[in-house]
Amino acid sequence: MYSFTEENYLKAIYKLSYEQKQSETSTNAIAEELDTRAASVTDMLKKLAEKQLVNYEKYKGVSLSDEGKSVALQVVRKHRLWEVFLHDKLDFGWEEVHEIAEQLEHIQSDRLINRLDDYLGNPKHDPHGDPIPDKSGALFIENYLPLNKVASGQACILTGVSDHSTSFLKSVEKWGLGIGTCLTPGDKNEYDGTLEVELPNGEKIVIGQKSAAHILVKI
Amino acid sequence: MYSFTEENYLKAIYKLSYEQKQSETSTNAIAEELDTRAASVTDMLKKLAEKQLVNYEKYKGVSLSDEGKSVALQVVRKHRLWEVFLHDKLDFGWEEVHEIAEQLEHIQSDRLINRLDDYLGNPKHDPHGDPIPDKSGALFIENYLPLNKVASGQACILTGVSDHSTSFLKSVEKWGLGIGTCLTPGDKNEYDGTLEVELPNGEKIVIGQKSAAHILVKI
DNA sequence: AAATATTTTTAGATAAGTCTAAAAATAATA
DNA sequence: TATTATTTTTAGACTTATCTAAAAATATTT
Repeated sequence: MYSFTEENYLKAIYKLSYEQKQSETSTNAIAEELDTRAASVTDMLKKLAEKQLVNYEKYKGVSLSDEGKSVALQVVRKHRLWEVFLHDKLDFGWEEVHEIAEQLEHIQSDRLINRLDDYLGNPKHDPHGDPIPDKSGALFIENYLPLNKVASGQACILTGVSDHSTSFLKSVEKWGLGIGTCLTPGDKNEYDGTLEVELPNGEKIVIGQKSAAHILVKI
Repeated sequence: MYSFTEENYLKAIYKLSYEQKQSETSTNAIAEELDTRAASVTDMLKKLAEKQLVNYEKYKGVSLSDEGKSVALQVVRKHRLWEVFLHDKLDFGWEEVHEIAEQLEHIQSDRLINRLDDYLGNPKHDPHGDPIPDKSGALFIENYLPLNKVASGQACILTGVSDHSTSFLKSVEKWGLGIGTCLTPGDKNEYDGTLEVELPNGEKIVIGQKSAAHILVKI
């Protein structure tokens, strides 16, 4: 149906407009996200606009059309379901699944992805805690809080991370944290921004401001 | 490492030289196998020769180099392991698995395929009975007999099929046959070539010459 | 508002893979 | 062996996706 490249562009636009909480996205942002040049992005945006997958006006930024958004959500669905497969069934760590899922997300077969969904028990979240769109592309977005916004002493549950980089995920793992871990933030060092966090076993760890901002929790 | 297209060419050359039991393969045969034009094949053969993946001399046919054969066998390994996954875990019929595996076979990750292999219990054959190369590309080739060569009254076990077309596989299924079914060929109609076959439950079915030639058995 | 900086787009080139039509080589037949 | 038929290769064009360098538009500063 659509090429790998087209799918990657649509996914990137979806991701950026979601992160920036605005539908319009810039050429440069897409180029950076896809590790390519702005000129290449302009070329592709013209093609996507031709196919009515995006709303694009020269120099004015770009946004997904309904069809484009639907395609992007299907790719996200496939990506996250494959991540669950890799993590739950093949025992890959959460820092390893992303890269392989980048390839698997482009496999074309509705029957395959729906059976995989059932086989995995219709999971609602991927190994990083991100929600998985259903067959129709519907996405249930929960409003998680970054740990650095939680009041001291307020116990909460780790529900996800907003940075999927290997280095960050590895350090989260080293601290013994994972989805579902109960956390209680304690003292915050106003000078260097570090935060003390108490774990269920009573152990106390110290994490930096940047990490605290990328650990998502619910109360 | 290698592109989808390169992998498909190498796999096609491997398949043809295996089927024809000779290492040299013709341009036209490859074109037909890949549903493309002879001119395109010539172009690609030059590139593959450049990369030392094939031994190619103008007008003289082509054969795989050691490296080319190794790549082809890894693709075959991936294809067949994914077929087992689709069949055993996701419950796809044996006539459905080939098409999806054609896509999955190009996913690049040694770690993935080796874990998948373990997860599936290191199967020795795919759902059609074809042998699966091991990590190192070694293939244990059993010498199966087509059913039409088996003597009347000689009981045997269905071990594979040498045609993977949907129409053939569907009719095999309709007869109630599958890998492991015990078959006893009976009378052969010399006029129209049909063969009577007795099943374990005593039922007798009649199959055509062409089908009998594509059902592989061991005694 | 004018000058400068940044972002975005155009123009033209490149690489991978494919195609058609025609030429060259090989194989088959009279 | 000469002629015909088939197979294979070349030549040149097309598509998709990319790039660099330069031009145009928009934003930011002074």
